[in-house]
Amino acid sequence: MDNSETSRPSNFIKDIIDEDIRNNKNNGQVVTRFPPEPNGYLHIGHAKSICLNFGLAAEYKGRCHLRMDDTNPEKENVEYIESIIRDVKWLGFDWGEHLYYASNYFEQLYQWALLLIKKGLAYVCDMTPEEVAATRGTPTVPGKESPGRKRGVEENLDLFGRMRAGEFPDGSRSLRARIDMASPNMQMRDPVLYRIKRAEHHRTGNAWCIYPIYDFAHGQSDYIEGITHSICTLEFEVHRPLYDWFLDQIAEPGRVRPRQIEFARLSLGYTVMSKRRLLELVETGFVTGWDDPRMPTISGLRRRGYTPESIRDFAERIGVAKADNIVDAALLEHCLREHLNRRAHRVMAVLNPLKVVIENFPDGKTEELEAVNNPEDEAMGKRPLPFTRTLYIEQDDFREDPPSKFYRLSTGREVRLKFAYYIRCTDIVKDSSGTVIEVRCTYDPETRGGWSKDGRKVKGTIHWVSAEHALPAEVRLYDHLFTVSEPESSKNSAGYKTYLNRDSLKVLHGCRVERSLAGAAPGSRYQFERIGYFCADAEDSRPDRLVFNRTVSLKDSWAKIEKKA
RNA sequence: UGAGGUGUGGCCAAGCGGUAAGGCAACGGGUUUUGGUCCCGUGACCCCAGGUUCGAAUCCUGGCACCUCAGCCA
Repeated sequence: MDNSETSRPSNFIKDIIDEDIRNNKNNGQVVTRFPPEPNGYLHIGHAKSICLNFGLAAEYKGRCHLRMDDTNPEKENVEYIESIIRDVKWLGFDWGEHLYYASNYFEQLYQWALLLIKKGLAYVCDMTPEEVAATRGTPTVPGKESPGRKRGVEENLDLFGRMRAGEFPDGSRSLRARIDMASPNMQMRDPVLYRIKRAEHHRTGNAWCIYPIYDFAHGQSDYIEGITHSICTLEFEVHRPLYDWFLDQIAEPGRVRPRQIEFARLSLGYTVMSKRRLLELVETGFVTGWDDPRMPTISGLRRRGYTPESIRDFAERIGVAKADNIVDAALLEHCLREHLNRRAHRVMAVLNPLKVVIENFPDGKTEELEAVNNPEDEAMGKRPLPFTRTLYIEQDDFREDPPSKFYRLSTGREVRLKFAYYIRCTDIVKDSSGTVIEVRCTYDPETRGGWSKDGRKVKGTIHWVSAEHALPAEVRLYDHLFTVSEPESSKNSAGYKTYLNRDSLKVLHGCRVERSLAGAAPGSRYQFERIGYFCADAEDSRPDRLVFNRTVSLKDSWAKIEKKA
């Protein structure tokens, strides 16, 4: 049984829900929702919210809706809707029949607007957006009342009807709530409910030229759907009094009344998380698209090779609280390594090949050896591995002048070729510039499989491929998008773009991978022994033209030792 | 000088008056045909100052710091 996903830690939201259940509020039901605006692709921050909302619903045997918060047609489109649906599904969540759109509620919202007008709680304002802003006041200075505030019900009804009918130009009027222009909470200073906007909506087409604002749509949508716990991020905390104010006007006794609960959004080190900034990276071409493997988007992580399980585990481990936070990117990487360690097929790949000739191995001979597919799981079996006179090893695994503690190959030294033989370096060949281009070795036939009968030990074990059998491959190495952990921090006053990591992508062309990778399916994941976890790129890899993405490297304690020295 | 929030080890985060969980990172050590995995070990008096109490990270008072709000975005 996978314990990591069944025993979840507690958090303040669960405390609230537990309390509600104790009080039999909403008959003990729990209904949540994930309400993205389809104006961009989902990112790891959304994943936190998705896991939270769907997770709570599952845990409390309730349900979770997927709702497109599509009240602003200018910024939204179907491409985004489709990507959201794909990403939430990929993460492993199921909303059943409960896919909704705020735009489905436009008529109901309009009726509620009429209700507010009739109650004298909403009015048509004739000011432009600029005028509204200019009269809103400041946190310490009360705003000025709009002239429209004094209008009678009949006139407001007439004007609002004509707004809907398209009699007024965009931005010339708005419907506003009549609350309190002197409220210390800026959100309560007669907030706009409807704006005139002649934009074709991706679902309602041209049926409307007025669209409700977030505050007038969200809580009501929750109410319509019977949401019990409406979970959102901290910046909406100051909107809660308004959320409740609208419900006060429309809620009927006996019906589920949603409660808004706010938690701290996720920030991750060495990246940015706002859709605006991610969009900017896409549009300026710094990345190849929303699914660029360097992006913190769900689609980017997927293409990079992340698994849904590892992302869910991550969401679990970071917890849910109200304190602002920036999570260490190493935690995400840890979750991925932990998941893949147990299930990734091991394979040998040489990223930077160095030719090795085994002088005492017959030319033209091929010997089939046996390799373990995953030492963590015997059931994954073994595979044959061809061994020949000419091999490739990693350039990093040979040093002409080995530093102390370096126990890989060097002149006169012996190492083990994983699953093959002990080899000893006898000589090296250099080119005119003095670079080592070939290593001459002898092998010990008595060490077949990598064991020595005489009990002799070797310090190092390195990976290799047979030159004759290896397949060429392109390998893409990714690094953080930014050079600093907090590109948006006020301390980094130069602006986040200054910290873009120009070396976040490094493409290697002459890589050599073992024969068994022939025909690797796009998207398939492997561990390249001693290097890291890789996946065949879902877009660019072909069975006969392999392209691999490095998802995450293995931990490398040698690199640490070397760095210290 | 308004309102709403938040402050527990490098990063997250439990704790809900009884004497500081856990994870990641870091650093030691052991095992190892991946310098991987795995195993063992190492760190906090809880923003500050008072107060209540036999006893406070948890309660009270007063400070300080940081975040959010002045879109007809969400």
